[in-house]
Amino acid sequence: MTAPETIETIRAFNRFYTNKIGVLARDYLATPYTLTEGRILYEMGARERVSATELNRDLGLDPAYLSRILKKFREAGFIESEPDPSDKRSQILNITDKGREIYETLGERSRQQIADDLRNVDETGQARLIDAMQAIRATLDPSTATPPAPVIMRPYRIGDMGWLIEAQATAYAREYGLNEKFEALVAEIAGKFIANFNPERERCWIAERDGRRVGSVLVADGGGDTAKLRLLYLDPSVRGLGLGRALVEQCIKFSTLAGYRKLSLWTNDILTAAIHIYEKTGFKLVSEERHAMFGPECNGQTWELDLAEAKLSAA
Amino acid sequence: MTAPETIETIRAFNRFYTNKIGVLARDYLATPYTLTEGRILYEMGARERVSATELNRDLGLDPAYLSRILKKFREAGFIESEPDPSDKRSQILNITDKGREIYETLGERSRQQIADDLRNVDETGQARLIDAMQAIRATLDPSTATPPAPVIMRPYRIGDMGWLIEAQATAYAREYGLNEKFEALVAEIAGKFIANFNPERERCWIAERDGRRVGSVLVADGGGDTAKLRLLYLDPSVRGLGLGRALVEQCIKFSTLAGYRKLSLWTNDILTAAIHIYEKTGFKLVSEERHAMFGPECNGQTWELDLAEAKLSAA
DNA sequence: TTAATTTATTTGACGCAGTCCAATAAATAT
DNA sequence: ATATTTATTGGACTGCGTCAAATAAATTAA
Repeated sequence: MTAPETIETIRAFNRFYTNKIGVLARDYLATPYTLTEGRILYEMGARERVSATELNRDLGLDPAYLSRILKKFREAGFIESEPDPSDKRSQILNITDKGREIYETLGERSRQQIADDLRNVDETGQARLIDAMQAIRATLDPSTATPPAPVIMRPYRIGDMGWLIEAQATAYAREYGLNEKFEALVAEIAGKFIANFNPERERCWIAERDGRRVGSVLVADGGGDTAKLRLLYLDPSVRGLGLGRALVEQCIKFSTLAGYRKLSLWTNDILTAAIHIYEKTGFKLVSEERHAMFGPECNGQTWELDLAEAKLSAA
Repeated sequence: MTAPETIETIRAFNRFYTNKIGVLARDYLATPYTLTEGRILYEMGARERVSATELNRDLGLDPAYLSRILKKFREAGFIESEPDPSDKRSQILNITDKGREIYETLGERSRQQIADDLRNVDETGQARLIDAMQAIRATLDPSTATPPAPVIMRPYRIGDMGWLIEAQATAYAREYGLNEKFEALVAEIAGKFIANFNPERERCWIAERDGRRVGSVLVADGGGDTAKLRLLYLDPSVRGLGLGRALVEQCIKFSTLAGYRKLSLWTNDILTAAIHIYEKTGFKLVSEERHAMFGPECNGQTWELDLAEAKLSAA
């Protein structure tokens, strides 16, 4: 079921963009071509060796119409066609140098026009815009959207802690019903970590995809020869990709190199996915206590990893 | 100057939505009307008493073309027109009951179609979608976007602190070059506040517009008869609307009712806008000390307000 | 293998959406 | 009072895009 306001917002947006494309189509980029013709030329310039059928499927045109346009292009010398050797009904289209010239011109004007449109949009506005456009495409048609970018790991930047706190608090509230005391705890841990940060002995990683933060973990000095793994979090969108394990292994590696002998962490039994990762990476449960600090009753657990042992088994 | 990738992303989105509107236009909603005719009927149903000129300006159509369509609608009995008494060249258009019926049908089908499109989009996806659509409209054409919704103030909800920390840390890093120690401080304050929250004596307000958080302030128990105002923050988009003052006044009112005799706060001289608000609402600077806790040197300032006095002057 | 069906493309025929120009009439400026 | 601008309309026409039918190759069924 979809909320009526959602639908009305979408209708309004459709009207808005219909207008936008309408003015775009009118005397298309000051060339003698139609918007449709432009699209076809674009597709042929962007890919190589398209077949007419493919083109048709992707653009959803009438085959007769497409055929006519292709004929026109062929006569104008923009494209060449040769029958597909594997299926002689079909033909492979190729753009000629002359056609590519037009393609470039069209592209240039299109870019120019967009740059004009953006003249009054500041940098954050532009960022918001492309973000929003990506979001719409990804939501409405996951297949055409840009393929999932690789996840990268980078060090802390300002704002990351706030993100982490919000993401973790809302996710665990939604998923496990944890209350605001959990957000408070995360905030305090994150705050203390940054306030007392020791770059030699501590580290924070933020996993990012497409400029969007999707995961985190940090290693804090636990005193003595013990490091503490804290605030491991994965956005729902990247769960099940092995990213959690990669983050934890990152922590193990760093802790070992930093000279710690033990890596310890505190978690709760309800977070089964995380616990699974800890088990897999060699952590052992050392103690457990029942509590209801965050609303629902659960077992707080302390897990530890002997880094010397881990090093051996990894070798 | 606009980044090339930005432009390419926008071009890709335009192609994407051109397709979308293309399939929308094809046999428009299974009615004998064109998409353009549908738009015109929509505009006449949505507003009352439009003039043809207005319609024309808003939809960007050829006047002759519009005239023809209106004639058709008039003959079909969908609309009536009377000359505008104030300008007899112009005519005022009004939709008839019969026309409204068609209008409703079209709306119904349009809604139905969108609901179908959304069948495979989950709730967060839908939220992301409408957010993105609003963002695009607001960015590309601030005037047509929904008028700025009223700002509402509501109590704390889970995730608010994380938001506040990120927003404040990134904004002040950008604007004043404050470093990560500032984010750490904000996180610790926010964390402690929630951890020790006393609903009788403490309060947190989040200012929200259109479901988007745009401001915050909180009152914490400072011990004895002193309340502390903390973490006043306004998103750049709502600065200069008097919202900051409203938030501070909210705090003063609450502190007074809660029985405090003094409201105190700590801030920094570089935050001139905030300081201006404190002055206006009656706070007095009581002490000042130079520090570089957050990178750049500045003056930390303690301001205080005598609540008894404030009450008198307000009365 | 042949016959029947499906698929890729093309052509003929054509409607009608949308454009351009000029005309009319009222309003506004000079 | 005259000239210019603005709102609307009709005539005339272009060509976008559609529908149906034809052709030829590929695929499936018999």
